[in-house]
Amino acid sequence: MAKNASSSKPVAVRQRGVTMSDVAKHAGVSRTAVSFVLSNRENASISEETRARIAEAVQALGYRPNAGARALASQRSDWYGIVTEIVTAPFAVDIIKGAQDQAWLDRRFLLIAPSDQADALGPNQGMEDAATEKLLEQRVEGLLYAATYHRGVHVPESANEVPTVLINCFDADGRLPSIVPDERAGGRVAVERLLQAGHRRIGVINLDPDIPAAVGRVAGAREALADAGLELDPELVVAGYATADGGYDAACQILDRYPAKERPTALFCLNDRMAMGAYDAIKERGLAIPGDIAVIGFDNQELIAAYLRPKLTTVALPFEKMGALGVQTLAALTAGQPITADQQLVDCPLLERSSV
Amino acid sequence: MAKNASSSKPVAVRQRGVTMSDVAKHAGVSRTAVSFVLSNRENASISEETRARIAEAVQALGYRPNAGARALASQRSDWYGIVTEIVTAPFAVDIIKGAQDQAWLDRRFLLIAPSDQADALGPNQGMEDAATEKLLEQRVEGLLYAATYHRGVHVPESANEVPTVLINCFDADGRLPSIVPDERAGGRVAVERLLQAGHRRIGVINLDPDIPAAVGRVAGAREALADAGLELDPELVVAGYATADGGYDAACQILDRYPAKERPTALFCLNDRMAMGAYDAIKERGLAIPGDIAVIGFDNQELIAAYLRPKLTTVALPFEKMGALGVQTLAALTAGQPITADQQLVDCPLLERSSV
DNA sequence: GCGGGGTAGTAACTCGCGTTACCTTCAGGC
DNA sequence: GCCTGAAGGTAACGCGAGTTACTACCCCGC
Repeated sequence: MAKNASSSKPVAVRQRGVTMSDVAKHAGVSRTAVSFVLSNRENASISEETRARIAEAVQALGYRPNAGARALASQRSDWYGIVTEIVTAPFAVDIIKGAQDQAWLDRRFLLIAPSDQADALGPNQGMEDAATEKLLEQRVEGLLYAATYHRGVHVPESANEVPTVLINCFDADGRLPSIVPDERAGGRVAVERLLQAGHRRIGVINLDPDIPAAVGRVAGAREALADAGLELDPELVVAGYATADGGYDAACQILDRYPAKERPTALFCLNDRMAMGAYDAIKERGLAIPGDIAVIGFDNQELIAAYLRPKLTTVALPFEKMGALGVQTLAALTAGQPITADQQLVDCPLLERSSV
Repeated sequence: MAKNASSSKPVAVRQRGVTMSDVAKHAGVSRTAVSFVLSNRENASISEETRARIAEAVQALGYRPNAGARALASQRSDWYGIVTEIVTAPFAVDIIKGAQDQAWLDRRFLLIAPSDQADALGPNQGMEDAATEKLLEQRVEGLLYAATYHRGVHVPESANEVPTVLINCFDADGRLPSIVPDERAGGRVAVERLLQAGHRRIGVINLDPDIPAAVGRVAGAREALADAGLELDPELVVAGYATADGGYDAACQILDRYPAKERPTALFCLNDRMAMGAYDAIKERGLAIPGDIAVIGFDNQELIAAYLRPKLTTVALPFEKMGALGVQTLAALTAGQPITADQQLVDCPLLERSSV
């Protein structure tokens, strides 16, 4: 509207809008020359002197390229999109951080589109579809889908139009490359640590046994025990809600079931929140951590693990690395490289603190 | 490159790229007509029948507008940018959530640019400047700066080119509108709650006394006491590191300094992490919460406050609302409305749980 | 039968930039 | 004296839309 103000005041010409043409005029060359210099085309023949003049003009005028126009003309956008419920439920926010950092390194922009967790990545995906659509309107060159917790998801149809990578979740139909934590190895490393500390009788505070995290972690625990010639006593595996209260209840059950001599000397809690509750149960009974009962967690939720007293030894979910890997994988895909693996497992490192 | 494949295979015409012209052709009208219909111009005269034909063509072809082209032509982008260290240090991630949600409601896109906390919003702002510059290249119509904790900041020069709003921080030079929590009212409400529960002798576990959060919250506490005819006993105010350990140490000092009779019956912890440590100190001494000692926190870090046992009564930092308000303020500014207030204070509501 | 005024729609220009094709100048070789 | 080739550029088109100015048609009243 109102290019030359027929309205009232003769406002300053136009605050924004130093274009390449302006730079060209200032430098006394053609716009094409400016374009060549700015996009650093080696094969174009522009004398050093002209280059310098142009650079000086850019400086003088405070020229700033218009990313949209550039994308339009060059038919590429330098943007990836990520649609995620993490913004809503920030448990796994480090995925975004990892992805952002990697994108930034690659000189790319990450458009973050939120999705409600309510219907997120599930069968009825109102917001999902809208978000995906919006991102495609921005002409993103690739899509990431990230979930707060490891699970199977359904991705909107339109995601098929550009390369797509799943982070911390996997495609129920198995079509899309995905990046997930190596839960099994994580469970193994946790129990190995307890075994190494001399514990033979180990209680497990389990999540909902059906979710991928639980399946993997328990399987890993079983493997570690088997390697030591031990078996996982089903009686010592107690499931509970994935909260501090759930952990408290489960820990009480395990601790109170046996006389002191037969009581497990260590608890493997499948997440840190439950470990937080287990701490309470243990302390209430006058037992010391790790003296009487060692505790090991999972997830490495800093706010809990680093602040519990004693600090909680736990297995970290490699969120940040997963985010970065997601962007890298996407970069490979958009560059036309074939997918190396359908599902990439990322290591869950053990973080030693003071509870074992 | 390679528009019509001189390379090898005659690939499908072009996966992406149904344009308005295609739609127009399919509907048997001019591109202009399509544009008019899609942008819903009421004054344009297009018959209902033609409108329907166009809508049908859009459907049939799966047309998706090109946001970049639209922005270029219309000279407006529908984008706001937010540069923030929150991605790096996700303490205040709800600011992003609030801003995202509000932006989404307003049909706008929020470009999130990360900034290292190391030099974030401080005097030497490498990443800051780069992020701001990148956002301006995208032609964002407004900028938000968000900090993880309430403090004064310096904003890059170039931010002056578009409307700018600060969230959870304020401009050291006082030029930019900002949105910050009402720390003072928060401190007041916390102590009022303790007074109402009958406590007269209240210990305060303080942060670094110089930061805005501490100044405000303590001032508010003092006010509440004054209203009740009491004074804040300087001996009962102990500062510590803003961690669980810091809270533990401070709580020990306060609790051990007096014989049981003179001991404070309530602790106001200026953040939840310190409250977490205070819990330990109290429990260690065989005291009950809230029976012997009531505890009230600040910040409402869900992961702590909702999972401590007993659950922590605390004052919430209204991050989400601040984010939303930031976007709203920006919307007002970009719409040309004058700024109503330099600094908007947002209420910190009391969250009753079980520790008082 | 002619002007006026609405209705329905289109041609053409623009936004800022990438890119291809072409043009000029000058030096060197035969 | 003519041709060739490189250096140093420029004109012009296209990307996908928004927007303005203008045309063509029809109905109505006088």
